Amino acid sequence: MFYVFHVDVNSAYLSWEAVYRLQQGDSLDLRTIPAVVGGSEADRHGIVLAKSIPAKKYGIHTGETLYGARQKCPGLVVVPPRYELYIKCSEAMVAIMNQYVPLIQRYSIDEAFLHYQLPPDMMPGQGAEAAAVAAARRLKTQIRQELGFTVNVGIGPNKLLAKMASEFQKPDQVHTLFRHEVPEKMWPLPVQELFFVGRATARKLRGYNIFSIGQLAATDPKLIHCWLKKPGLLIWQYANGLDDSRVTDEPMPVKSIGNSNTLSFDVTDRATAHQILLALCETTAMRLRKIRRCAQVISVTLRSSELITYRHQCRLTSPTDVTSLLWQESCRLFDNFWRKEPLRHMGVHLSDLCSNEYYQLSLFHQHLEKHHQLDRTIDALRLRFGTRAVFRGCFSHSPIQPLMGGVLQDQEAEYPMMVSYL
DNA sequence: TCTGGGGTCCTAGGACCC
DNA sequence: TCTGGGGTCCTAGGACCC
Repeated sequence: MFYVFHVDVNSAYLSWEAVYRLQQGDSLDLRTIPAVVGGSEADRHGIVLAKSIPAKKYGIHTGETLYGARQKCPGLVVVPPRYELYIKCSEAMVAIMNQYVPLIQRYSIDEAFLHYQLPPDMMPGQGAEAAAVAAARRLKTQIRQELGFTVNVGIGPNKLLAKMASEFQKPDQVHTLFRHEVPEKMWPLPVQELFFVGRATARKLRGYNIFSIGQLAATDPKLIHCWLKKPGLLIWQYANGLDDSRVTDEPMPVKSIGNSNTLSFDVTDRATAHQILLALCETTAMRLRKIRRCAQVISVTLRSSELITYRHQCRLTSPTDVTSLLWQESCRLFDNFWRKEPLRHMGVHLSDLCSNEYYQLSLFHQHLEKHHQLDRTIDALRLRFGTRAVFRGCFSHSPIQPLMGGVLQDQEAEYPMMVSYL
């Protein structure tokens, strides 16, 4: 007999930033004023990454532009993100959770599922529920006292209901959503608050006169399937509180990796675009080699200054992890489909990954051997001396960063996604 | 100086094969 | 010479999550 806990850090980036600043001697607590963590507007990354509860009261939401957020709240305080700090905060929280349960599934940097096993002599019922709530309260309090930030803990019989419960009133709360509480606590909620019901699905459901989670739960699943195909069945199950996915700490196999970047200036010429593709291929291929995979499909994504996004992909003649080969392919794709308009964003993604073992053993690719050697050597140098230790000559007198996208670090956190489609 | 970056999964439609 | 049908592979696009 077990329950699932879902732990969710309240306003994660903003809370962590606030705690850090207080520790550094700042007297102002960002959580108590309208404040957001936001990207750099000069670099055209100006969106809200996290908001304080007072900022939320102005109608500011995550993902909107800082420009828009300031319109809603002229005195808004904006602070830049500090990802290394957030990773440390996340690690510290998981260390505390480990004192409570042995099985933890990290779902994102600020969310985790815990498998809470009841003592073998305890039968399901009010005693068991009370025991779970008491444990969750202790966990929540310990995190607050030792780390200085607050979390919500949702308790349920499965991951879905635990996650829904953690979304109830915030901050610093423990909520339950046991099966017998579903009609009272979950069914009256608007349908878009159900996990996996986004804006598009909510709009469609409203078109069918379904406004609440309870209405969705009471609809014939055949009908939902007809309207929304496979995801429809999933959300119908969720609406009924059904989810049999397990809490697991086994990492999910990586299906694809990629890096993309909104550029600080619009790109209008082919040579610059090719150089940016190289900077993106460098990081993406480095990550690919780190997980010992080769890619069989490569795709290039472009976003125009008018914010039109399009993507083209192709299958490689043979799997590879060689930076220069991936770059070559990305340039070929780019030349074939770029519509010649100014570009504000470019990306390179690799998918259909396979093991690199055969490839490494292959002696047929002797002419590739020097590429392998080169990549391996560069990877090792960057690991030892930092990612900026080695870069290609073409970047030396260029405004373009030689490596674009996520920087590899030893402690780089990888968070497996929830198994959404069962 | 107004719109990020990392993913997963599903579906439709075309090409191609038998 | 009046155009079935199943299956696979591939690509583009969309939806969702944090």
